[in-house]
Amino acid sequence: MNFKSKNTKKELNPNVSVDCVIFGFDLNQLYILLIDSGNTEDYQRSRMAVPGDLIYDTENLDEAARRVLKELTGIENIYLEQIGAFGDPDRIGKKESDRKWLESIRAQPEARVITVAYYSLVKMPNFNPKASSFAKSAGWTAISEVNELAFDHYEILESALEQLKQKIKIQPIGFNLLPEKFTLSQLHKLYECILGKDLDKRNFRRKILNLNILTDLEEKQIGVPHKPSQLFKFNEENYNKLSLEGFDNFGF
Amino acid sequence: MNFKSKNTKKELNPNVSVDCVIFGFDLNQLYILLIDSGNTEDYQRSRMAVPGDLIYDTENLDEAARRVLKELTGIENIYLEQIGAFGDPDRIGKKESDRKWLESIRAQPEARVITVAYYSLVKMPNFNPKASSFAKSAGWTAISEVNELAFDHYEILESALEQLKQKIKIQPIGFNLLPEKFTLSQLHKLYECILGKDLDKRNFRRKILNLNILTDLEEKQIGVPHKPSQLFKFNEENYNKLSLEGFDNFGF
DNA sequence: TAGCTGTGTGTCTTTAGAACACTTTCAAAT
DNA sequence: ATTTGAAAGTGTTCTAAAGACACACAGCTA
Repeated sequence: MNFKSKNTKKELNPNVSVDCVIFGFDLNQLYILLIDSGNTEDYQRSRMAVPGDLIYDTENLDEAARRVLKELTGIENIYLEQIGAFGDPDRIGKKESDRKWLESIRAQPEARVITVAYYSLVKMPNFNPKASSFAKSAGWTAISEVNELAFDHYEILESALEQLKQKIKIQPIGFNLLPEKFTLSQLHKLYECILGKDLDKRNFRRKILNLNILTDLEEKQIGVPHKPSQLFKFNEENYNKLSLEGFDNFGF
Repeated sequence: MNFKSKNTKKELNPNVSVDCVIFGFDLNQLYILLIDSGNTEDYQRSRMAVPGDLIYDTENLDEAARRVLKELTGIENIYLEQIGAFGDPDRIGKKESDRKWLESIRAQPEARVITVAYYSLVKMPNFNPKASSFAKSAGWTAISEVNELAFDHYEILESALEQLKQKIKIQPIGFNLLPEKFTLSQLHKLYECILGKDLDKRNFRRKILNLNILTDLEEKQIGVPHKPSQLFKFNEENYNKLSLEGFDNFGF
């Protein structure tokens, strides 16, 4: 049964899933939250996967993504954005290990599944991921160490990173990855990690400060073995004002 | 039957469709190709829709979109880009007229359908749309005259336009909407239509010419009742070179 | 108290955007 | 033949932002 009339009871749609690329930042590098298919006796990187699930026929796509995030991390109200749909006919059946895993968790492991991919940004230290019902473990992996993933998840990760790169140039969504109080150096480092290149310190600071979306907390780091840094927080009010005016940056 | 093992014969997946926002440009304004549900005795704008179809379980999403485009316009190899997935549980069942139409064309009109939306850019004069098997008529409508569409297609159109706006600032995809030979004024007008605002003529010309992606055909318009304009064509080679280097425009 | 480490700061040069008005060429109308 | 209308084509100045670049400071630790 895979059709529904409206208001039918909760039922998984066997043809559509959501997958969430969850980014975190430890003030040093970017991480992504991966789950393990759990076949531990024969460990392979290729069985690490991005969390996801089939959708219910009563929820919309964003809701489905938020549900997956909540089940896995317990956190709600986090930054979430759709990447797009991935629908190769054999996207989930190419590798033997993928097929085995599906057989263990899906009622119809042979069904063709289109997935709608999302990425989200979370404050890493705020929580520890819980393993979900169909994954033996879940944990943070540094982006730089991700080589291969189950299904087409590596491709999804690449799209997520690409979209994040584009987006962060236009909207200061990076704040979702930082603690409430942060230093300019941390923000600077975050931009460098996401964009994958060095940025001039002075130019970066000037540019960010000119946006007027940071509030100086007039408070310093303590206990650091060097000159303590000024702490800032994100100024939502000014940001919203700025967003309304639009901050287009290119051209015409 | 909506599951498949690989290599099953062609079968429509009742839960996933593609919809294509097809843009055209008549050197004066932007158009979009719409089909009519054909219930002509009670004409309403809200039964105009963007062409689309359920996908076959043997094709990927891009292929499905190209199939729809080909069936409707007979044209292949046109510019196509995914917008994203739209999946409100009742996205296709909100309006009475929508439900009626579905009953007439779908085997399972009550099925929940997620759609993957695309937009494409075509050279309008190159073809006249053919009505598809499930639409009584198909034709170009000026964007400015589109008010309401079937299902959630108006929302899809808005997303398509937004994405086109962003994209055209970064990549000169506008050429897909123009004839092989075109004038700078036509290109200028196209940018104004897409971005929805006036652009300074001299600044626009300078900017475009500096990109070095136009070849001056050393040929003029003939028969126009004013100073004839220089004709240009798109220089694919230089464009590809430029793309490789990347033409990021914002910041960091 | 010396050394290490990351913080914080200003100027100059170069590039690109924005604003702005008049002359030219052709066809059509008189 | 002359006039008229319509769009094409063309440069300069001003302003804003990007890019490149180097040294003194504050706090901790050994």
